[in-house]
Amino acid sequence: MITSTVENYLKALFLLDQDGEKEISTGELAKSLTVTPGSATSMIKTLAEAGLVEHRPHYGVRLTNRGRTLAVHVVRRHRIVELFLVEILGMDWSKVHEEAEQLEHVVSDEVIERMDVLLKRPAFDPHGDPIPGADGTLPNRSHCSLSKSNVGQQLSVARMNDQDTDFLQFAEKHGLMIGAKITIIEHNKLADSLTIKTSNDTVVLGLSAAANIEVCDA
Amino acid sequence: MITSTVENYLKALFLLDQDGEKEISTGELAKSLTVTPGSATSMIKTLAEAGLVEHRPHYGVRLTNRGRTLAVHVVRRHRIVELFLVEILGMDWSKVHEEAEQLEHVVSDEVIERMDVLLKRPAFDPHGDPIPGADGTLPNRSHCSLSKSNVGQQLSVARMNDQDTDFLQFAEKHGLMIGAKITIIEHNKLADSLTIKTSNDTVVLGLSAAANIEVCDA
DNA sequence: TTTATACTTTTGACTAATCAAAAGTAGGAG
DNA sequence: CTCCTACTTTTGATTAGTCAAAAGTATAAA
Repeated sequence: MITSTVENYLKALFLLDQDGEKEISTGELAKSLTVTPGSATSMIKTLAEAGLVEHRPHYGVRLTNRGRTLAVHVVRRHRIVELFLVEILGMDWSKVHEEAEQLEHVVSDEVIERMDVLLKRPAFDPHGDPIPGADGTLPNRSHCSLSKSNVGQQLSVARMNDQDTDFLQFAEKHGLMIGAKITIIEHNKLADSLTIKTSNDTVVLGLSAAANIEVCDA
Repeated sequence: MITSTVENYLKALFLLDQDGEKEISTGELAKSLTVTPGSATSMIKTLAEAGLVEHRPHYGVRLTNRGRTLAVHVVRRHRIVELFLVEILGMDWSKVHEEAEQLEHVVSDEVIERMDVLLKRPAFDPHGDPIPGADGTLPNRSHCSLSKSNVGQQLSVARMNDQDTDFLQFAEKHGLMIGAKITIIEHNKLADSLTIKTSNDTVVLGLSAAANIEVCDA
């Protein structure tokens, strides 16, 4: 039985390694789900028995094709729901993540399909994350991290890697929304900070915050 | 903790006795939830400990005010979601019940409020059931059962008491939608049947099916 | 008053998911 | 080669919900 707990484990594994190249450690998985390592181990065993992951004890775990397919569909549901909540219900982009976290486990394929049509088959969610197709394909855009961009570059905000409500509200307040045009004014290596000019503001970000913002050439 | 199981028990109790006048027996509750009587008994004990129902062993169970308030809110979520699925996503009224059955446990108050606004604060769901207000008030319309109406009366379909997909599809096919104008042609007491004229058809219904359709004067 | 019947409650067992804490393992430092 | 550290796995307990079947109770009929 694919319970919502199972879906959450699969989704976490997928998001920790989108390309399915590396093995994820039990601890990493446990931390991302905020459960104890012991809980993760026992669920990993269950998933392995169900053929959804491959487990090399003491080394790590990796999604099988079946597991990956299921995970991608959960992510698709999540992102379509998020965009729907923003576009159709007018909710704040900083709050829809939590809501979608619940809804992703219960909305039927028919509802997702109708939302998808209503939204005109969108490619990206409100945070700039790509929405997988019903067939499991992932559109990919080549982004680069704001923390690795150069001073003077004209950039466009493409994606937020941190879904935290407070972070997103902070970003929005300073004009850092998806699609916003920005310029890097200064990179202070000593202060570990980046000074950025947005349309309505000038912000100073630490590099770790900047690492969560992806940009592309404007 | 108010789990979705708890919500389902409370909702079932509410729907079995909207006015809160009578006690519901364990068996009746168990049947409406398709669980064994033993399961119902043990959940009733849990609910009683939580102050959500009053239980007189061997006689029956009744919602407390707190239990009733919670139940009404679940019903509100259910009905708003149903109407939303029909009106905004264009789903078939015969299928939205199942979907809402899942969603009612996870949609937040904010989402419900936004749906409610988008739907212009509707009073009735797609099956003609009244939608409780956010304050717990229930609009009530005086209907009467089709099975108790008289030959020759000009009637209007007001509400379906059976949410079964097949039944609703059957009803729709013969022009028995909410608001449809109908006339009773014949009541055959021997055959236990009612012959009804709708705008596009003439249907013969057994009295038990007719009992699930509520009507009001046209 | 006794008995039959229909219902309710109790009991014991099971599944899914969790945690805390004990036991075990991999791999590097001495 | 031994030991330390950091991690993973195992073990045992807990909670929520369920069922099947045994035991108990209310009520009406004989």
